[in-house]
Amino acid sequence: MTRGPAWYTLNRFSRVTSQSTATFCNMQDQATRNKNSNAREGRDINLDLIAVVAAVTDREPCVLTIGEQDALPSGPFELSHRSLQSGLRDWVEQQTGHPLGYIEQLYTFADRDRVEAGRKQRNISISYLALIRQEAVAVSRNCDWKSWYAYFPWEDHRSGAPDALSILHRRLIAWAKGASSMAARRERRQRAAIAFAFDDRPWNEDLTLQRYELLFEAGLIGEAGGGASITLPATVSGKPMVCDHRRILATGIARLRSKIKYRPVVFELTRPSFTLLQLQRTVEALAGRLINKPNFRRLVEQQELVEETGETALDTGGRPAKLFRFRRAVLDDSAAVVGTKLPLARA
Amino acid sequence: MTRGPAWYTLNRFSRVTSQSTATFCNMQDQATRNKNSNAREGRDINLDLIAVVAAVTDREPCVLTIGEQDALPSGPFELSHRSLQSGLRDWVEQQTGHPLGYIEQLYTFADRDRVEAGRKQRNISISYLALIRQEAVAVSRNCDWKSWYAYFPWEDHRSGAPDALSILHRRLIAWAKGASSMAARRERRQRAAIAFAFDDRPWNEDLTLQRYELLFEAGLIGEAGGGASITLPATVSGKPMVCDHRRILATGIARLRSKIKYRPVVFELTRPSFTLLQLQRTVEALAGRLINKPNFRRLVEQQELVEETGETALDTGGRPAKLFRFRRAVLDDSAAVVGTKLPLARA
DNA sequence: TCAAAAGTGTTATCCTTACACCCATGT
DNA sequence: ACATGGGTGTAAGGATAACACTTTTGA
Repeated sequence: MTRGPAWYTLNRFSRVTSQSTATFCNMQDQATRNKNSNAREGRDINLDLIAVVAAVTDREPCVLTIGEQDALPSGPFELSHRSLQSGLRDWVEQQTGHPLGYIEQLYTFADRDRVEAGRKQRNISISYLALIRQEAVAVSRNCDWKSWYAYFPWEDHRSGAPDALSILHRRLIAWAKGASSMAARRERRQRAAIAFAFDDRPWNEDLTLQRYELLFEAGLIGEAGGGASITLPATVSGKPMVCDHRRILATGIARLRSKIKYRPVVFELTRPSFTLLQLQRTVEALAGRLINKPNFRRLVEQQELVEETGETALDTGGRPAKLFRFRRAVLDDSAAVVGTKLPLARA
Repeated sequence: MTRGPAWYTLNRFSRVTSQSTATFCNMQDQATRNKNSNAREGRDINLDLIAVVAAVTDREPCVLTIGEQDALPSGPFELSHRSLQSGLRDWVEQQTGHPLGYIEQLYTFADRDRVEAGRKQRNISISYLALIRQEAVAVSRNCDWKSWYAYFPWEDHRSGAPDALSILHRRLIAWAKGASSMAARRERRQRAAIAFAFDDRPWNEDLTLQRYELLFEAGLIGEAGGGASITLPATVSGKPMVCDHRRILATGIARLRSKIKYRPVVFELTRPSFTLLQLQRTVEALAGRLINKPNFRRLVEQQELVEETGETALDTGGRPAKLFRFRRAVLDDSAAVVGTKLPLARA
């Protein structure tokens, strides 16, 4: 992070103020030509595309990273790109060899001002969430699949509350106590209590981003330039990523965790045919929580999300299981549209 | 639209391919200086900020428009802006005199390539949804508040299904029949049936964007350059807006309609104190649907969203009503966090 | 036979929905 | 008196949560 830029950082400007040593050399190919010419012509707003590419393999939720350090695939938006999405597809495929399937936009943000070669620079990043099917997951050049929970150890509750959580708990309490005013102390304490389920509150897996931001604010996050005041082992505070990539990953995880509850996106991650337990394990991996088997099955079947293929899986380690496939019809179906939540008058 | 640019279009590049006559003259002030210099230096990606500013006045949901034609407030992102959001605030306040309260990002999109003065141009727009309290609504220079339903007459179901809907229904059926293949006909018919509630399906107010896109695809939308094949009166197909602003407005409406169901954002639109019926009318205006009074009250009170002020309103036209205020505490409260929807194992 | 996973029911509880009804004020 | 809106109660139905139990395979 503080060393010279690795190969992948050549394609993008860094987003953290402290790292201003980025240089331009040895660019890869056609796609980067415009970038260089833009820089020469004095363009002062850079537009980056950046992807959280998720998959679930062997019951573990993974994210696609590139380079030796931990970075998300990204690259500048070029005039040669037909659209933002196709630009993103180009970059990810070029950097990792993985063609993307499902894509959705996450968020667009600008970093703080930065001076680059005596000129004010502004970096805008448009982030996306992409999903890749299990069978398409492969390790290719320069890229790697890493478990989400290497970066967020406190997020995996499938085997009960993780050890990291109790340590962070103590640190957060101390941080809350350290606020200057009484009101600020209460407010910190309150926020931490909700996000991290203090005092027998229920754990809410959707609050991944809030938790990351709280930890960052509390100086418990080890990103270079993040101003962490306390150094914790990576098994507690998680592996850092380049720039603010871990924040973007947290955004993607939060989005996916909440989305699986009202849209059938899980099926963008599964094989074409699967057992109900495999499906359940996939959801559990994403949510970081265990699910009640009978109720899960009822939920899936009553919503008519799946249909039997007629075949059975024998390698289950127990009784053979029926195989199912996703009923693609639900995508065009009113079933995909969820309930209203408003107490409407006379239906 | 096809005439020369109005005063407000000077601040931004047009997004529609057919309109390539934008010129630069008579710029307003400091904020536009950078823009000009950028253009001179050959910058080829333009970054615009654009706002859907919503309010509810007198039971009618409104959007803030500027200029003689129907346009949303917008302007280029500048190096002088501290952040994307503050840039947006600057533009809206400058163009309309309204300071913004609640803001959330909607979507970022790029239009198709366009040639501007012999150079390829790309416009990126970052759109936001902003909410303004009822008491802060005022008409100031160059701007106007217009009802949502002037642009989307088919979206207001408070007095039953609007007349526009049955006309559009017939047109959509005809459009579906006009597809080349059997499969395409079925698919069109299916999409229209869900979005527009054919065949006794339930109306879903959240599908505002899908409906607009369907109508656009079917050539029933009268935007200049939109390639509308059929001309319908504005009371049926709604008032057109400049460029793709109506699409952005549809995005904002859809977001707000779905958001009121899981976050207490309505209170960003109400006066500090209100009766429960006033609150209900506000929600009804946004949703375009009538709500059951007793059930609505129960919902609001059991979620502890409000507390009594102790005062009563006498100008209700009937029995005096208790006044309530929003319990700001719920924002920091676990109550603001909604249920899980996953059938978790052993709580 | 046992472990492991596949499946099926059953119950209690909560939430939503749909109504019916009474109360207080101005005209 | 009655119109208008304020405000309360209740009963039916559906979804959810919790848990108990049977079935089928491989080792």
